[in-house]
Amino acid sequence: MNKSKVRVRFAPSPTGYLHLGGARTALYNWLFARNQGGVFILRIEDTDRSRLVPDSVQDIIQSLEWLGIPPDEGPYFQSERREVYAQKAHELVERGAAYPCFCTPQRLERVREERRKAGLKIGYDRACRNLSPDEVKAKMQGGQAYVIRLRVPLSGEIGFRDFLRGKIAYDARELEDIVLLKSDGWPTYHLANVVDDHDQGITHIMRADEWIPSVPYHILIYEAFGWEPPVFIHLPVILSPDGKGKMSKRSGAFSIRDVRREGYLPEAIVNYLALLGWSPGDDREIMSLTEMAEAFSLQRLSVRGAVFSYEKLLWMNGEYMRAMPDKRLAELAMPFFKEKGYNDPQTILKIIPLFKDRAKTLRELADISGYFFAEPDSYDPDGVKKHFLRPGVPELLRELAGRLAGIDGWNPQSIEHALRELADERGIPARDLIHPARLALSGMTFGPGLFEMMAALGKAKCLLRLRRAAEWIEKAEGFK
RNA sequence: GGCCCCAUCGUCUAACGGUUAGGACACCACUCUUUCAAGGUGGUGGCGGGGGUUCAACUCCCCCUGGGGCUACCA
Repeated sequence: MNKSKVRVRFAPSPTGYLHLGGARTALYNWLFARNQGGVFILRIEDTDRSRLVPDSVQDIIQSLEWLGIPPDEGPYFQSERREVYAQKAHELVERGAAYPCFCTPQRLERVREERRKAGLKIGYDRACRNLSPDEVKAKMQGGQAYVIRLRVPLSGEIGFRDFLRGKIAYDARELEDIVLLKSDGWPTYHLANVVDDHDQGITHIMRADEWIPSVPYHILIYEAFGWEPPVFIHLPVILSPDGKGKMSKRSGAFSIRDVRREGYLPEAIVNYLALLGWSPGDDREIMSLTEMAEAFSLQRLSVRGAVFSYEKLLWMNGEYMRAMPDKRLAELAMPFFKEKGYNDPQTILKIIPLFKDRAKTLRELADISGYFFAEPDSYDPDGVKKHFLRPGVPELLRELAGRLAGIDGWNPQSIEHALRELADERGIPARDLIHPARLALSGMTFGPGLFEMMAALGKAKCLLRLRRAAEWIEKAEGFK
């Protein structure tokens, strides 16, 4: 038996930006291709012209690129193969596996409604299924619009094997004569998808399990053409963190571009997504794409719907940030600093070591380090109460500034020495000096170690801010 | 409603007839410490229910319940 090379595809429709769910599907296909030495194909299923979102194709391609899982082949566009599908649809008619239907949308809607009320399973009454060749010819010559429908057997069982779930079978009486070719000449998903999977030599279809109910139709199409169906692998859907249910556009930042803007790293996203429905079989969690590709196997895919958790993604993102070299982290964080108006690569690089353990996203990194680029515009109110509004604090801060002004060298050690010396002389714990100083310098009650922070901030700014805070306190309400 | 899929800590998962049911996130302690993180140590917490099969069920089968998906000339 000659084993054909694995060819898998990710086949989104360009109706929106790439979602985390879609990204995971793409990722699994990519991992499987890498693992098998196969080919990962991108196919854009753009047959519904009414739902196209202009820049979504671009977004999908860029997002895959950014995640590090670009296609080996494609993108192929279904819109460029319109005639192929039309021709295939008519071939099915000739083979007796499909038929033209002249019913108007209005009629279909009416019939569907009636039949639903009557408790019938199938919405279409198959009115055109048995038109005589003469009737068909007459209607066509009369220029009547028509669709082409699949001629589904009226009884029997249509089953297939899902790689993860085993046999799935449908009673033909539950199935409808679905539309293959629309009256505007464009194919529906069912036709185009099957034709392309065949023409592009797809060996494994790995996609979300919401497609399971459409597989029996596809089986019928494969059979009608005499084609061998590929292996079906239906992935569980990703559930939204809040109300459960399929993850949707609303209810948070769910597109790749959104999480990118939030300051997540592609390595973390891809790693987290991979673990949402797959496990390597051991206790490893932090894994690179290469490691995951090596460990990937279809057998270890899960069939349970997984709830997406931002908490764990956040943790993982923090892991990747901490493990990243400062220089690279600085580069990646640059846009987030720029966005806040801080365009100072030198300073950014300098403060990365102070903050990388404290931020879980690039955005957070920029958010909590603003006082390195601008004077603190306010002091934390709780901090003020706790550390500022106490007798002697202004004087203490001024004295500290004075001492620091005179020290030799400006480094964490020399700063610490001066501060502790002052505390000793006054007979107070160092923290009674440290906390007010931190608040004076950063406006915050938390942050990096004070001495490292001061060293990075620079002498001039430190002295200025200490004195400024002393003044501020004296004028503050509640200070006596 | 009909059809289909799924069911282990709150969440993601390991287990593939015999384990004190393991790991991770989150949470709680303790530790480190100038704060906040990060780190270290420890802990709380789970097999949805009922029937079978078997010497033995988290593991296999059935039913119930619960969750999810599909039900368009959308994908």
